[in-house]
Amino acid sequence: MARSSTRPTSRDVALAAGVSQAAVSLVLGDKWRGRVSETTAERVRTAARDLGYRPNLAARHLRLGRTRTVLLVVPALTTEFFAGVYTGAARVAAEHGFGVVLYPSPEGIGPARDPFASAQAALDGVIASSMAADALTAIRGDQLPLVMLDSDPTGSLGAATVNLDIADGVRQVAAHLLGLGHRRILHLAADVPSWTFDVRAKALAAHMAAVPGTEIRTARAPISIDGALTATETALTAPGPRPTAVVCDDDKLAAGAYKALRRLGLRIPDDISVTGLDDLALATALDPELTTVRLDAELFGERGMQALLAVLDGRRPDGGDIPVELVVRGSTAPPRAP
Amino acid sequence: MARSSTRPTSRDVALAAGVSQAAVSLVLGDKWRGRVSETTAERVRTAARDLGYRPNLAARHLRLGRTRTVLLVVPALTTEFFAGVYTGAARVAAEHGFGVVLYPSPEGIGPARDPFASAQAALDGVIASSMAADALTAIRGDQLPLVMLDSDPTGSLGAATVNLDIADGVRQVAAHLLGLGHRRILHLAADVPSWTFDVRAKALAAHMAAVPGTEIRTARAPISIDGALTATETALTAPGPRPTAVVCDDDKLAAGAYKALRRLGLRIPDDISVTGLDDLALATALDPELTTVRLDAELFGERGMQALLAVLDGRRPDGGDIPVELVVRGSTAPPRAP
DNA sequence: GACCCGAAGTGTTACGTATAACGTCCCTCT
DNA sequence: AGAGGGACGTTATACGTAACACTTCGGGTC
Repeated sequence: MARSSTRPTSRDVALAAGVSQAAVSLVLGDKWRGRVSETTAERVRTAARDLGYRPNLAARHLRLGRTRTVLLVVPALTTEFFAGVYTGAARVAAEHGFGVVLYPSPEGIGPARDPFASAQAALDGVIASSMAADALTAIRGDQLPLVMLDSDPTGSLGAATVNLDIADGVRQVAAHLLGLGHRRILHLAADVPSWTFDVRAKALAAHMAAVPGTEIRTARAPISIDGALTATETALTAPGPRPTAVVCDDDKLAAGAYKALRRLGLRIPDDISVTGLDDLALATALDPELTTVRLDAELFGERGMQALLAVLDGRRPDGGDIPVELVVRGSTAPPRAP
Repeated sequence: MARSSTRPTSRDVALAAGVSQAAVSLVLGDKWRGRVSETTAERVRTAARDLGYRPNLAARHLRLGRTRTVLLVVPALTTEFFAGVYTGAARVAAEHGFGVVLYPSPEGIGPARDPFASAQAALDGVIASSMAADALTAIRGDQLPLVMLDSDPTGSLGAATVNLDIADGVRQVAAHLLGLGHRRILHLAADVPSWTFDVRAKALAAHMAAVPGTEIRTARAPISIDGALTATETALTAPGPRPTAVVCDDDKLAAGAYKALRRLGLRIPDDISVTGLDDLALATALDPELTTVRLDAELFGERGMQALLAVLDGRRPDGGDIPVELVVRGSTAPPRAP
């Protein structure tokens, strides 16, 4: 009988089953066809079960050099978007026998340049979502296979990228508003240096410019309800003709815009239209419900993991942005006649 | 020169510095005072830096049997509450040289009974937040040190528990509403079997019962905006005198209640008061802003990690629930005269 | 001069696993 | 009858690290 004070090892199982440790490894590693008899294999399996044997992962990792674990780095967990990304990634990973460790990139915790000091797991690869470029260099320094989500495909240090077609989403928003008759737009932009927000600004400018007589005013705010509130209030109390619609970089900013508009006595959508981007639960909690762009976070995570698995396999990941969809709700309407 | 195709090991560093591997281990493990001269130590350090040496964690874990990594199991990442718990836990962990791996307990991914198959890291301990009891048995089977957050202190299989004083929060809500004059309450309860929600119901019942002439009606809803919407709508269109306030088990349910009340043509707080619990960003995005109970998620995570560190140290974790605070906003007011 | 002691290291081992290389039998083919 | 080859295993080894036990050497003590 093995000591109960410590976890049983494959050798304990071997002892119990009356075979060698190697046989245990073969049977439990499912590599025994033609090497061990069915009856012996069964004896090993029952012994393992009886002892409650669970392989020591550290030993396995040391031996194999691979961990079948990947790291998902996300900027924050303050919206359910990244929860969806994780869910999708973890599902695909599980289908391939991989595990996913989640690493919310800290703002105050430890050195952000070294995710691995904090998530001490040994890793086979990394998926980084919406990360700034300087964080990447540390990751690249480790030569780990890397997939970037929501990042500049041309500036990702050669790493594979997977993106949502956010530019198209913004185009759909612009087309929707232009179609309703809006010409003066306030762009409530996230005050965060990131490719994903640059894309929004560029796409909005490009599609508005196609129609003569349009005008974009830009307000910048940190991604928080209060930040968006003050930025919107300032922008709308500035002199000049008032915009008839507010295009927000994401739903959270839109929630702040709602508050600012209420405070200014403007009614949505009668006096002014508002759009968001993400389609969080928040979007339907607002009154009126928010017209926004739905992002399929789970699919995003799945595609990201598939890309990483491809890289680990030495294959080229398939390209192609993930389509997004405009969801029209109650926060947009034609502008009032001036 | 070591091969550049593979990561340098401590032996490579030893070779480069002209010392033994044991000396490298001593120096880099900071256990060399009185065993290695300062000049030699410095030579080892520069060699390690030049080669870009990073210790192999799998080997270290195998040797030491500990990983300085703990697992934080949370039910979901769909609210920022658990992001705060993680942040607090990770901060305390980092101060003690520990890392935290986050494991969102899946609903569809892999076997929920075996978190470790998915988060394949080897672990020193586990913090489980708001988990159902059956998930615990699997964890306990591994004999890992365990701390439970937000769980029944008397039924946690002997594990240490850390709790927010939610009962007191509910008491504050009840006192607030009773003080305003409310007597008929609708309790919008989460339709999830969990200690944390049982506590709410019991505390509410207990404190309402202290005042004669009070009445609690209960509606159960899954924790989603839509679920809360339909549950609230049904409850309020039932026969009998209408409640004058809705006490919600959390802010998300409150958001659903808002929608139901709007749909029924009831105005908040003039026709009916609403309270939440959590104080998410959502609470201030609602119109009117939600009266709710503020939970200090980060402190919760900190205390949880401190408790786990205590257990790992063989000490007894300090007890004491974390106080919570009622935040009165615009969603509560005295009931209208009948 | 014999003795001890601390400084400064080195040699060796073990952690638990996966697998390459190596033995037996025993059955079958020629 | 001898060779060949599957079926069924076992033995031995390496992964990279930390730590125990040991060696060497110069100087101080009585």
